[in-house]
Parts: sequence; structure tokens; C-alpha cells
Amino acid sequence: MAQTYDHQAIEAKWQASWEEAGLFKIKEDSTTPKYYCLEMFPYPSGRIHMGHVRVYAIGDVIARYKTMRGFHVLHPMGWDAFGLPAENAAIEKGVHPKIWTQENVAYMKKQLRRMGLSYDWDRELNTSQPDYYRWNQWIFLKMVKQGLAYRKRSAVNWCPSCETVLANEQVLAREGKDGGVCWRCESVVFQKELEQWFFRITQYAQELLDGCDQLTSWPAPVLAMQRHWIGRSQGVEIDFPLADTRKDVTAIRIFTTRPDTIHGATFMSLAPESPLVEQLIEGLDEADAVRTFVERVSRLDKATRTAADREKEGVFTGAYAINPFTQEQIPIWVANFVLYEYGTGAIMAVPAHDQRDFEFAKQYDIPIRLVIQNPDGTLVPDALDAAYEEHVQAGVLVNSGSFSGLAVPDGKQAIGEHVEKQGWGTCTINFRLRDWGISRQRYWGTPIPMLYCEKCGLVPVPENQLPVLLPEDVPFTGKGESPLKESPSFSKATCPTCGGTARRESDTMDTFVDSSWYFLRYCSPQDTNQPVNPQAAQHWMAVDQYVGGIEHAVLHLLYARFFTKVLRDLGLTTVDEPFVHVLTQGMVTKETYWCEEHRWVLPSDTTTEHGQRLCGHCGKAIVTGRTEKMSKSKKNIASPDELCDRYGADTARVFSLFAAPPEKDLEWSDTGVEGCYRFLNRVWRLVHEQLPVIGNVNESVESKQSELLTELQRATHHTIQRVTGDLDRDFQFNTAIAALMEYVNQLYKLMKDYPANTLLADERAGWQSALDTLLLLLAPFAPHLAEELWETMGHTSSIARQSWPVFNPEYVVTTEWTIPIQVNGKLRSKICVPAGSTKDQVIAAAQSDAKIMEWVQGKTLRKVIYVEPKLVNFVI
RNA sequence: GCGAGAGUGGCGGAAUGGCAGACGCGCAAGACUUAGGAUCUUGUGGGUAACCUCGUGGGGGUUCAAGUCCCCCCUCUCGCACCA
Repeated sequence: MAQTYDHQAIEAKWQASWEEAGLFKIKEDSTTPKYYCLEMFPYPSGRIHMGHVRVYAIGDVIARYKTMRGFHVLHPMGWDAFGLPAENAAIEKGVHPKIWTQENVAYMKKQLRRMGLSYDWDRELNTSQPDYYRWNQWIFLKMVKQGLAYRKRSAVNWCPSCETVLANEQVLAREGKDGGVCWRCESVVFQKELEQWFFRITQYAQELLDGCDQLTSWPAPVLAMQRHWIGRSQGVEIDFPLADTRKDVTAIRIFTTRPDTIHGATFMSLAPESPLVEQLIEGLDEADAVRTFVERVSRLDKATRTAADREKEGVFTGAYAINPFTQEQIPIWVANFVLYEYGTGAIMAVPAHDQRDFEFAKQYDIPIRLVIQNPDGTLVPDALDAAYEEHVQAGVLVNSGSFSGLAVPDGKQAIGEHVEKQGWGTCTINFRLRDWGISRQRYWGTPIPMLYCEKCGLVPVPENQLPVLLPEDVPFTGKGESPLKESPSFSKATCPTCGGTARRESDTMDTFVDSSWYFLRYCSPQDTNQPVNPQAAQHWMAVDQYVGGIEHAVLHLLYARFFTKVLRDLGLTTVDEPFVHVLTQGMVTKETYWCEEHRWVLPSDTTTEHGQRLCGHCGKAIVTGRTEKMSKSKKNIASPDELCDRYGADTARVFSLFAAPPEKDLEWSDTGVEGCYRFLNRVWRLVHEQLPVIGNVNESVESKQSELLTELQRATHHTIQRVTGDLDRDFQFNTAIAALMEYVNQLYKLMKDYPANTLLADERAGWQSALDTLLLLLAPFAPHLAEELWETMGHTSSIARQSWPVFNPEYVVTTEWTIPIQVNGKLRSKICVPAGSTKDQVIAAAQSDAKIMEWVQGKTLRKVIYVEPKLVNFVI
């Protein structure tokens, strides 16, 4: 017999066989319950990495397990194929993004097939193909009609040297430079205002927030992030009239969550971008200084600008407002920390009770007035060294006119009501969530289907003219505001309204649009009439289990929820939420190696002498660095291709499921991989060694319930119970596999203890059943090996089509209980009693145990605890 | 700063309030072998000859019983980061 099984041959054989049989093609079926298992589809970057291996192994086990449990399972796969890297490849290597993407998809698909994943490839999607992205355009047009898509001016990162727009991740921080720099040329990036398209996700803010309460099977951290991102806060908008009316401006409206502190508002601040600034300063002596400040602040990129540790800066506008409650005249400033996009873009500043205002007031010598006293009454107005923000709401209003003496919550309410009664403002809700800017000045994305007509203005492309195809005649230079503007053929169009000449929108959509509804498209991927077939969606939605990286915890999942609600309102689906269960798998990490001369080094470029790892280049000692996420730069990558060559897909799958629970980080270990390979080989040898035993089941005539049979049955059903429980309870693959390993260890022991030539007929049948069960339980994890051995055992229909073994509690009943005995909570002995013994019998047996007698001798027995059938505790 | 999560052998990790360390790696000894980086067997938290004893980041508490529940503290990781 061969020492190790031939994983290469076996895996290729079964992959071909499954494909030929169309084993994983799925249709709607009303006779069995449906199950929709989905893993986040990959960006076709070129090669799959271990993170992919992990996430797709997880999804595949779930899909195969649920199939065996009797569900008809939708398990599709596709490609998130639009995006920046394809365009960068075009600029750097001159390969067209389409070709680059196609080649990558072809290679990665081969790699995924090699992992033995049970996808219905008939449903494959590719978001960069017109038959997909035309529906992005279709949805976009519907959203325009609903007022959910609109245009407004917004800032982009602009590299003056490349003359191009940069994505946030293309803006890098550089020491000593105030603001980010271009990733390619290192010029300082600045902000440039362009007209851009937005989705009004804020219209669904409250529903998205409320919906979180339904998502009880989502990971708590993900829900927390969603809620925080939506960021609802209740407050009051209040007008502060100007001391001198200027032009059309009579008042400045602010938003505050702390109306109770309004008597302490000693100045106001505007966001630098606020149009009010220019209106206020016109003609004032301060105007020039203000303009200089505004310009300096607003050219900074967002990340730098909003860094929390950034120094608070501002400038006085020269204008004053009236605090409506105190009638005092207070100065209006412009401050770098005030956000234009949030609230009204203006704040009332209460330095005594807001730390930011406090720091600002200290710096510019603005009065600080205490209006909330703490419960102890110990705050001294002139001696504050920080704002008193008191989050517990235990303070009392002071220096607040007729409101003095109220507790903070009462003060909030009373002042809010007073504001509304006086007509100074309204109680209101604000969200942190902003509208979703989807315009990208890029080529490799969905063209936004809008036209600019000289006569009619902004005109949507008619639905029957979709798709607006990406042009092929685009030079990839990395320069220019937008590649589509460089196409000679693309921009020129005819206005569908007046027939005159029109210019096409040259922006493309954010690729998050593509992934916001692809799970709906999988339900009816070939429908040519609509993005989603409502009947198909009705059948399959919602996704029962979604698996993917935690990095998508906020944006992707939020946008997908938003789109689901929009498409629901369009009548394409009836579900409110797209994903019932979400599993966020951890990163795949590996040790790093550092040589002081050669920096990060590959494990294969090191040698080991006397337990010390040395650099293969210079022989210097290697420092073992932190265990980090696999990355090329740290040289701590393991390759899925090599892994499959050497150990096979089954080993790759088993290791990535065994080494850690799915939601935690998984530390890659070459020796750990070997351990899993050994395990699979043990299974292979076990089945082959026992084949003669089960081969002639019918030959022997004797039959009786034997010790061996009991043992086999107990081990088998105990394992069924454990593996099923681990899978049903949060997909604890690691412990499920551990249970299978124990089971194999037990079977080896039974094989050794009961030689083959002594076996009775029922014992042979017991072995057959035990081995069959082993293979069935192993099938979701190591499908190729299980399938091969299933055939070896003489079965003719695919193991993937078999039913999951059923746990029978009768087989795990024992005739004896082994009960640990404690004295004062410490383990002192163990006793064996017949199963079913009464409490008194067990305690009597425990008391007569020799060791226990020693411990309790001469002591007063104060209490006896008996937990059937687990434990006895004598308290003395 | 705010929010979330995590600290258990040499390592990855197991433990519905009930025998801490399952399973795997590594290590040690042995068997088989021309050989073994194959395979198999046995052992493997610390201290101790043993009986025992100590032990789940630290300190308190609840309980007959705490890795698990409660309070305080420390460390680490992740997310958000001036949202008024």
C-alpha cells in the first residue's frame, strides 16, 4: 500500500466527475427548503491568496453540509471585476483593463476549481460585462427618477503634477509634509471641487438604523460599527440672529445636542467651506485674513484635515451674532474643526462644556462661562482646566436665567421647547451618515447614463438605449481629469429629447455599486429584461449565510442593505434585509523574518543551525518578527498553488478550517498543514486496511451484540453528535475536525484491539457503518478524499448527494457512570457506578471510596452536592 | 478620546458555572527499517522521589464549585477618530 494517497490524481478525477455530472447546478425547487450560501466575490487581482482559500473553504463546507441536511442550496460565484488595479495595469504595462481582467479571471477560476468548491458556475457573474453593468445603469436611472440620485459639488483629491483625480488610498502620508502626497509622483495633493453624483442613502438612515435590531445573527462588532456609522443624534437647530444684518443673511443656524448649555455660548464657529463665510466678511477689515485662512485649510486633504490631534485653529470674521437666550453679542469665528457636511456647518461654541470649544477659547482668549454645575457643586468658573462635559447627565443648570436649577435632561427639554415656542428653531435629528458619492473620474467602471444637452440641460439616457458601453478607444496615460473624456467617440451623443448634440457624462460609478446588489442578480443571472427576477428573488432571498472579510463590515454591508431597500421599493424583492446570518472570517497571518542587512526575508531564504535561524544571503541571525497579515512586502506569503501541488486541496481546506475558529485570525503554519495531511492519510489508510473486513459482511453467520459493536456505535454516534453540534452552533469547524480526528484515533485503536480474523458478522457491518459515517462527516471538509473512499467502499452515487448521518442517542448510552468526587471543590477521586444509580447510591459509593474516606475522616460533613451524573462534592 | 474584542502549556487552540489544557503542532523515548524528514506506540503545564501542591494577565467579590458570573486595574488587537 502506498504511504500517502495520491491527492493530485484523486482531486482531478473528482473535479472532472462532478463537473460532468453537473452535480452543483441548482434550480428552484418547492419540495425541499432553500438555503442561500454566499461568500463575498473576489476582485480578480491575478492570483487567489490564502484569505480566499479560507473564506471559500468556509462557504463550501456550509454549502455542502446544508445540501446533505436536505436543503437545495444556492451557492454561486462571480467576479467583482471593475476597479482601479486594472486601470493601473493599463497605465504601467499597456495591457487593456478588459484583457488584464479576463486573464486574471481565467486563472483564478482555475484555482477555485482546483479547490473543489461546489459552485453552480452557470450563475457566474462578471460585473465588468455589459450584461451586468447595464443593470447598474438601469437602477441608477430609477434612482434619478425617485430623487435618490442627484448631483452636487464636492471635493476630490487632485494631483497637480499628474493632473488627475486620486482615490483616497492613492493619497499617502509623508513625514514633514502637511497633507498627503500622490502615490506615484509624491506631489502634495490638494482638494478640487467638481460636480459629482450622489446616492441619497441618508433618506434611508432611520430605516437602516432600525433594521439593525432585526439583524440578531450578525456579529456584534459589525452591528456596532454600522450603528456608529449611521450615527443618529437628537438635538435642536437654533437660529442665532446677526447683530448687523448683512446682505441676505439675517441669522446663523446651528445644530446642537446640548441646548441646555446655550447660556454658555460665548462665540460661534463656521466651517471654512461654508458659503456664509464670504457673505459675512464682505467689506470688513478682517476679510483678507479670513480668506487666507479658508484657502489654507480647505486645500488640505480630508484625512489630514480631520485628524483628531490636529491643532485647533481659527480666525475672527469681524461679524457678531446675538445669543437669543442672553441677548449678548458674541463673535463669529471660522474654525478648522467645524465640519461643513454635518449639521448646519455652524456651531454655537460653549467652551465650558465642550472640550474642543474649550481649547479654542483658551487659545484665542475667549470668555468661558460655566452654565452646568456638577452634582458636588465643586466647579469653579475661572479654574477650569478642561471642559465639563458630564456624560452621566447628573449636573444642574446655573447662570441660565429662569432655567437655572434644572437638571441637565430637564434643561435640554425645557430649552428645546422654548426654542420651538419662540420660533427660533426646531428639535431635530441628525445623522453622521453622509450621502454616498458614487462618481469616479475613472475608465474601468460603469458609465453613468446621463447626457448634458446644450438646450435641455441634464437628460437621462433612455432605458431602451442601455447599456451605455465603455468605449475601447481610450488612451491610458494616467493623466487628465477623466479617461472617458479622452475618448473621441464616447462624449458625443444625441439628445433624446430635442435631437440636438449632447455630451455624455464621463464619470463612472464607484465599484461598491456593483457589489451592492450582485446577491440579487445571482437569483436570476441570465434575465435579460430586468436586473432581478422578482419570482426568483422571492424564492432565494434573503441570503441565509454570508461569509466575508471584516474589512467590509461598514461600507459594503451598509450599501448592500441600502440597495436592497431601494430595489424592494421598486418591487424587485420583498425582503427588507439581504443577509440573515453574517460570518466575518479573520485574517490569515504568518510569522515574519527580519535580517538587519536584507530586511524582510522569505522563509525559504533562511537556514537553521543549532535552532538559530540564519539569513541565507549573509548568514546573520534572523529576528523573528511579529505574526502579521500575509503580504508581499513582509515576505510572509504562502502560495495556494504550491499548497495544492504538495498536499492537495483537501489538506488546504482542512487546515484553514482546523487551525482557528473562523472569526479569529488564522496563523499559518507549515507543520500544522503537515499535521492535517497526516490526518487525511490516516483516514485513507484506515479505510483501505479495513476493506477486507467489510468486504465479506455476509459470509459469517454468527450474530450478537458484542463489546466491539457497542464501542463502534458509541464512537460513531458520539462523533455525529459532536460534529453536527459544532456545525449547527456557529460553524465551529475547528472543533468539528478535532472530533473527527479523535474518532479516527478511536477507530485505529479498535482496529488494533480486535483483529480482523476474529470478527462476527454484525461487527463487520458495524465497521462498515462506522467507516461510511466517517466519510459522510468528513465529506464537507475534504470532499475529494471522501468521495474517493466512498467509491472504494463500494458506493456508486456521489457522497455529496447523501444524507447527513442521524444521531441516535441510544447508541451513546453507557452502562457505567464515571463520576469525579470532590472534597471542598477539589478533585480527590473518581468512582464508577452503574448508570441510572440514584443520588443516595452514588453518594454512598463515593463515601465508601478509600481515598475519599481518608479526606473526610474525622471531619464534620457540612453539605453534599450531587450533580447527576457529573460530580459529587463533599463540603467539610 | 469613544466603541468592540481578546489575554489559558514551548506554539495554534479546547472547555452549557462542575475533572483546565480536547484536537493538532513541537519535543522526548521506543518499535519497524539499509535508511527515514515515512509509519506506529508511549509520554509531554510548573514544582516534587512520591503523597501532594501551584496554575487560565493582576487584585477583589459571588458560589459547595469560577477560565467561565460581578467590580476595579493592566496589556494587546481591531474599528471610528474633532459628527457639535
